[in-house]
Amino acid sequence: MDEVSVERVAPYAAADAAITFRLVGYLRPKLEALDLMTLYNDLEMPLIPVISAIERKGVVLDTTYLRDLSTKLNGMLSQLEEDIYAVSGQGKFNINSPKQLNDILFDKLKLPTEGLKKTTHGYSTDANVLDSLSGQHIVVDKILEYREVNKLKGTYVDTLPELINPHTGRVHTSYNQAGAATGRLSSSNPNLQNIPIRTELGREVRRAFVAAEGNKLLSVDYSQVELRILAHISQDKTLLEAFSQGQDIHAATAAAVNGIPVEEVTKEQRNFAKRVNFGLIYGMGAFRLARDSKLTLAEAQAFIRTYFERLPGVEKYLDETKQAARKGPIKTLFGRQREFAILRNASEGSNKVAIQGEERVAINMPIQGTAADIMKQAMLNLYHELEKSSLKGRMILQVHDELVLEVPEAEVKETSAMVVRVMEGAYQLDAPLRANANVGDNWRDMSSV
DNA sequence: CGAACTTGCCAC
DNA sequence: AAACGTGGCAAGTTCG
Ligand SMILES: Nc1nc2c(ncn2[C@H]2C[C@H](O)[C@@H](COP(=O)(O)OP(=O)(O)OP(=O)(O)O)O2)c(=O)[nH]1
Ligand SMILES: [Mn+2]
Ligand SMILES: [Mn+2]
Repeated sequence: MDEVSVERVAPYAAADAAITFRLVGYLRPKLEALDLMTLYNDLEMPLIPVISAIERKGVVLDTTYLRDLSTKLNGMLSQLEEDIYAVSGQGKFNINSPKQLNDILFDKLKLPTEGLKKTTHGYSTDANVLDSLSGQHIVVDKILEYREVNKLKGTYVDTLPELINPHTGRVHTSYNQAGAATGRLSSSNPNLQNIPIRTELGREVRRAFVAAEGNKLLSVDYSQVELRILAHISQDKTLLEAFSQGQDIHAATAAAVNGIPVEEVTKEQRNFAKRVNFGLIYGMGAFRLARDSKLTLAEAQAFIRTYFERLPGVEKYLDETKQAARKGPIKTLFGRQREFAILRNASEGSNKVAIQGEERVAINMPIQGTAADIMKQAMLNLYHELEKSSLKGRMILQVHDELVLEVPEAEVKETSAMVVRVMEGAYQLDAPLRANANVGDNWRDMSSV
């Protein structure tokens, strides 16, 4: 675009606007009919300049650090490749090719394929399958490690520095405000909503996101956000009571899964318990739970039974939502809505798999969507509070229920208090919103404010 | 040859 | 192949 003269671009740009404008006559009556004008006028429209400001501000990367990290990963990859070829004893092959990997693992090395997950062509070699084959052959663990390192290097370490804008010296993501079906934002070019955090090596990538000179990164993240929204919407007595007592449900689930006291739950265990909590709520089965955890199938079945026995209000809400989705659109607390065509048209002969699949989509939408609504409201409120104050800190990233700001060192305390207050006050829930603030020189090494 | 699809995996 | 959901990206393979 910047290679074409203004004279030639002008008519194109004008047509862009003029033709889009014609959509108003078609779309506005629809918004009015669906009662969406308030959401549109008071939230989505005013949020546009907020998102635009975040994109234009961008974030600083420690490129020196990333270069060193790349070198380190290169060394690891060379060693892993060498090891993989040696122990598989079949000479060189492309480890990244599922086809060739299938051939090596299941044909040449004769690893057991009984009950193994299949893909369109051969047997799956995803991390879960390889985990189950770990111990059968030493190459399996090597491949898993190779996958992790190769992913980090290819997707983040070598790619992010290329996307630094030479004019600003910062990386500028692009947020899609109207892409996700639930109302969430998404991020691309690069996606800054999926920066690694789970593994030690992955956190090395996060370390490369730094504050500009004289500043700190301030990260504020909602506590157990979708669980609180679920408690509010379902009015489940147990869940509401738990939150009123300040309980940590993720930690409690971690304790139950591992059969340990809540005080002994590690970060990793709590993190895994998140997936259990949201997985079960949104329809995970015993097979998957058993496979992902260390539980047997019978234990997983019992766990799920007990889980919902303790949360009868949640179970009732989930059932009611599945039924409601057959009669009309499902809505978030802000009125955002989504239709479920398969459920609307469900009849005797309908595809059961498709119906159950869409039921899971339907029960997720109002919860995830409400979380997205709330975060959008918080971003809008915070933007204006920051503007009208004399504080210089500004938002630089949104990661669904987390805001990252770049803040002058001297203003961290005051800004943090403001962000927490605005985020917690964005919407009144019966399980009140809570947000945790952390600060640091980079996005990895942070401590509680 | 590039587009479209597949497989796998990172985050919330 | 599984009864968590929402995304985006890289590499390989197949399609046209
Ligand atoms: N369905 C589903 N939703 C998830 C998953 N992971 C995260 N989410 C959604 C629900 C969470 O409330 C929300 C924000 O993710 P967080 O990692 O911040 O977790 P959460 O806020 O629940 O706990 P926290 O107190 O921040 O550690 O994103 C998942 O594995 N499955
Ligand atoms: Mn959170
Ligand atoms: Mn979060």
